[in-house]
Amino acid sequence: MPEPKRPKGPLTIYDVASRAGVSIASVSRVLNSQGTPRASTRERVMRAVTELGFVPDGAARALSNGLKEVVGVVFRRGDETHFEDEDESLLFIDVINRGIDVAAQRRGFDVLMSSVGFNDQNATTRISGVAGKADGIILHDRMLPAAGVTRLAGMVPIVTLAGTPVRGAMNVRCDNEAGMRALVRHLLVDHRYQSVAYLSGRTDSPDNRARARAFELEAVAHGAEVHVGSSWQGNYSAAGGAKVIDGLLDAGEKLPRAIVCANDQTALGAMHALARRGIRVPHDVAMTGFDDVPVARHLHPPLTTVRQPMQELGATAFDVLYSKISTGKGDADVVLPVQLIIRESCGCASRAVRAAKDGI
Amino acid sequence: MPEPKRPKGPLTIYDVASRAGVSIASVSRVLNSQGTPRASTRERVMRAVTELGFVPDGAARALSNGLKEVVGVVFRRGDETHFEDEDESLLFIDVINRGIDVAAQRRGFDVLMSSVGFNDQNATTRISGVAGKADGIILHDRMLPAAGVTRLAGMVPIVTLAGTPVRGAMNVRCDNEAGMRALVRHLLVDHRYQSVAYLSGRTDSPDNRARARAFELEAVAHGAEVHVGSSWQGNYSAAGGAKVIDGLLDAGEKLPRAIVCANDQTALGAMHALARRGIRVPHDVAMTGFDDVPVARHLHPPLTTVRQPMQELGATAFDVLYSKISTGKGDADVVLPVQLIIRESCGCASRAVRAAKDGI
DNA sequence: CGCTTACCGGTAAGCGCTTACAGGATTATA
DNA sequence: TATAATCCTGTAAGCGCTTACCGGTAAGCG
Repeated sequence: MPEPKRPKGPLTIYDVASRAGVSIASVSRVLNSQGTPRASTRERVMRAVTELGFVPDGAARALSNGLKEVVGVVFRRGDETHFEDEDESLLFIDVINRGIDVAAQRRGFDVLMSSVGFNDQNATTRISGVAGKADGIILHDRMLPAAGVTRLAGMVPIVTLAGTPVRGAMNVRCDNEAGMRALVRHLLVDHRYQSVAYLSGRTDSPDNRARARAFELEAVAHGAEVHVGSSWQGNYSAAGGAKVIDGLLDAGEKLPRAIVCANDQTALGAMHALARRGIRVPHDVAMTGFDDVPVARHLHPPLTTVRQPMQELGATAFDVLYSKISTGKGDADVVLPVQLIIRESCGCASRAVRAAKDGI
Repeated sequence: MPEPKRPKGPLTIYDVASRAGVSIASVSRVLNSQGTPRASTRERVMRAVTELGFVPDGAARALSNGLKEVVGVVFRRGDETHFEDEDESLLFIDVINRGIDVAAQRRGFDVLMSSVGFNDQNATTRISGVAGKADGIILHDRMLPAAGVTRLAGMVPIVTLAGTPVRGAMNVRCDNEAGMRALVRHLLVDHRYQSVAYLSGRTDSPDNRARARAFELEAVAHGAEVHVGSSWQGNYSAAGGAKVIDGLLDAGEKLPRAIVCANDQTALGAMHALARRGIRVPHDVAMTGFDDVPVARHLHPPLTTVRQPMQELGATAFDVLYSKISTGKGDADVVLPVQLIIRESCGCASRAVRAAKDGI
């Protein structure tokens, strides 16, 4: 069959030009809608382009006009150590990334993703690699120590997510404090629970630190008995949450009336552990999460949590970065509001539950 | 504070060269470990690089040596119409993408993601854009009609996922037939159910067509009463699955003993709909999925399904593409094996359930 | 100690595309 | 019909990096 002959590697703008009988400049102009090419010229170029199936080379384009139209996104991924439930811990990140992607599309940008293993030593190398291929990068939480971020920020516009603002880089995060305060108030005031614990996330996470601090402040302010400390130290993962519960129970500890988890994943694991021991949520122990990942509403019971506008978080990160890339200026620290989502794991009865009770 | 002066835009290799007192060629050689630079030269370059915080420009590099070290991945995303459960339908794609990402890292490639709206008219434009920025692209199912794929394949190496092989492009998919046969056999032979239905996915999906065909063949071969057809037409989404069940029940139809869903999402939605009507799974109706997305095991009851090696699917897609990019040759169609995962929604009792029974 | 053989490192030529600049063609004006 | 004003279009100069090629220096040998 008549394969269109392709003599030397991929086509270039020269091939199109000679096929259309015009100069490369004209081809470029038609392709980019610059200037006012004559109708006939325009048409000949377009025809040549479609006949040849020409796709302009992004690298050359980028090199020439100094814009790659690519944002890099770097995040952590679980390594070989792969707990069953861990799959889902990616959800949080994935949703944010989706937000970035959507916002990027609006500007004609594409998203270059790069995950870094948890114990990957040369995270810096990988990040630099991405930085070189993008106009700017978005770093998820805990990707790089502050100094590293600042250094890199000298070369490429950087937006960090959900951490503490770092000199040189811009930052986008959620209002952890307000969310945690609302959550604790609901537990202590609305439900009148007397004792609460904070099942912590990784200690090196600014998000976790902010939540822990807000938790303690608010709980103490309401005069509750608060449980915190090393025996309540999780790591944001379901496995971590389960381990804490198992450890406490094995040690014969009495659980508090309510457990506030650092994130939904942790709550998921903790609830599994509780279920294995026959402890009922929320009847025996109330449980709450943070993030409102999509599965949260499918847990049993549905998880009361604080919703972070994750997609918006990503979109905002891109927008901030874009403004920096195109105008040179960008907000140094933007804080997005969160929302308390009351389901059943805190002890509130859902419509469905009430209906069942009424019915029988 | 002494900000390192950055006179004109970002640094280039020239800045590094002059700072180190060597030529740009030497800088390049050191950075790429080419040739055998003298130790002193190497060291001076390295020092200049770190002092300046230099990150080489990916576009220039790509243009120069004809390799971008980027694979494009294009997939569909739900549009504005955003059903609650739909969040999770992304899981399947996300896991595959993770596989691509991991495989890509091994070769020093990064992944350029681009999602396309379901009713996006200029999908072709978007895909071309990605193609121009990558060395090759991976297309998820149902991204482009066959002709479009073939045409694009003339310009860029392409791997399609989970569809039917297309001329010019390479393809990677799972063994739908074998999985469906095993599933149906389990339902009809092991459980001795007499009637089964296939709750279909989108009709334009080759995967769905393959599953539907295998389902019918096998079910008929075992003499079961099979329910298929327009009233069983879903669309791969949870909402779609729920709508089919609701429609059937509203019409007063009697459900078959077992329902085989086109994918896990559909099963999730169908199970919700059933639960709302007080119909018990698997006691009244057995239910199965396909894919084994991570949530499948957390459903109530845990979902019996067919596991596609999703991560491996992605990794294989990359490997095939990589081989095409680097050697010019690649397998035209690779088929990966699937695995029947028996949980409880089919009527099998789990260990936990059995234990509970024994205990009480 | 002079000449060959190695080795390094610098110079310069692109990679494919955009765009300032200038020249040729076209149309308007007298 | 000559001349000026307008448009288009082509030429060529980079964008930042890699690398072939070649000259210079140091080391090896008789």
